[in-house]
Amino acid sequence: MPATPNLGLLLFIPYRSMETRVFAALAAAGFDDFTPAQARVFQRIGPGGTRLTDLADQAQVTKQTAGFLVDQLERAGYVRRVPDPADARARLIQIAERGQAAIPVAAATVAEVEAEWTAHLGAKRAAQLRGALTALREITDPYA
Amino acid sequence: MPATPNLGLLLFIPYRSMETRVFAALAAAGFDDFTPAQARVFQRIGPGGTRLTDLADQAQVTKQTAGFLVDQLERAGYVRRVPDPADARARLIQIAERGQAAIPVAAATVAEVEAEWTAHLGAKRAAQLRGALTALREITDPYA
DNA sequence: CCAAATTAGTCAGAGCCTATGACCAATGTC
DNA sequence: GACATTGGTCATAGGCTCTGACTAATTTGG
Repeated sequence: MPATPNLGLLLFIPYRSMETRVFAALAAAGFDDFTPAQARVFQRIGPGGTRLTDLADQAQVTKQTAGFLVDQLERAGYVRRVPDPADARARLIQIAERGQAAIPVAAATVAEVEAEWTAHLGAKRAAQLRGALTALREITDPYA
Repeated sequence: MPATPNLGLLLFIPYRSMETRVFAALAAAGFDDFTPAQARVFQRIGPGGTRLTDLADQAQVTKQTAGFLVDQLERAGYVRRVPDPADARARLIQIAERGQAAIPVAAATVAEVEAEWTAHLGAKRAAQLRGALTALREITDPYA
C-alpha cells in the first residue's frame, strides 16, 4: 500500500463499513431483501414521490437501471408507483409502508455508527468531517 | 432528500466522483479495459507482490471474486502471477509493465481532483478531511 | 393548430461483478 | 505420518448496469 492512500480509497473504506453495518441491521430486522443498489435509488425518493428519471439522474445510473431497481423495490413492497398528476407519461415513485418501516432501522444503525466514529475522532473532528464532506458535495454531486 | 444526509451518502458522493474522473482519464490514455472492481484489487498489491488470499481479504471480497478479477488483469497485461518462493501452494500477484504504466495516469488524475477539492475547501479543511479519514480507517479497515 | 423535437418510461439483450459450494494440492501440527 | 488448515481453482447462479430500440405523452416553432 502507498504511504498516503488516495482520497478515493480513504472515502471508500468508511463508506463500505457503514454500508455493511446498515445492511446487516436491516437483514436482522427482517428486511433481508434490501440491497445497496436499491438503497442508492431509494434514498433519493422525495417526500411526495419522485419520478424515475429524476431518481436515475440523482443516483447517477441509467433510467433502465433505475427502473430495474424500482421494479424490485416495488415487488418487495418498499415503494409504490402512482400516476404523476402533472404528466400522464410519468409516474411518481413513493415510499410504501414497508419502506417506511425500514427507515428507522437504517437510521438507528447510521446513528450508532456515526456515534462510534465521533467517539473515535472526537466531536470537533467529526463535525469538521461532516462539514468538509457537505461542502465537497457542492462540487461532486450534480444534483445537490 | 433528508436535511442532513447520512455520512454514508456523504462519503459515497465524492468517492463516486473521484472514481469517474480517474477511469475517464485512464480510458482516454488507452487503458480502456480497466474497471473499478479490478482497481479495488489492483490497489492492494504490495511492492513485492501479494497473494490472492491477501488481496481478497484486504479488498473485502471472496477469493473467488479476487481470482476472477486477477484473471482479467492478467489477461490485459496489468499484473502477472509468479510462484511464491515461501509456499508452493501460493503465487504472488505482481504489477506488470502495463500496470506500472497506468499508475502515473491514475495518480495524476487523483492529484488533479484533490487539487480541485483543496481549492474548494481551503488547504486547512482539506488537510482536516484527510486526517479525519485516515483516523477513521483505523476502525473501519480491518486490514489497515 | 399541427408537425417536429423532446421527454418519461419500458423491453430486449449483453456483459460485468460477486457469492456459495465443492474440490485439489501443499503446509503445519502433534 | 494422520489430520486439520490454508492457497487457490472450477462450476454455477444471481445481481447490477449498460446500449440500443421502441411507445406514448408533452412541448415547441411556425
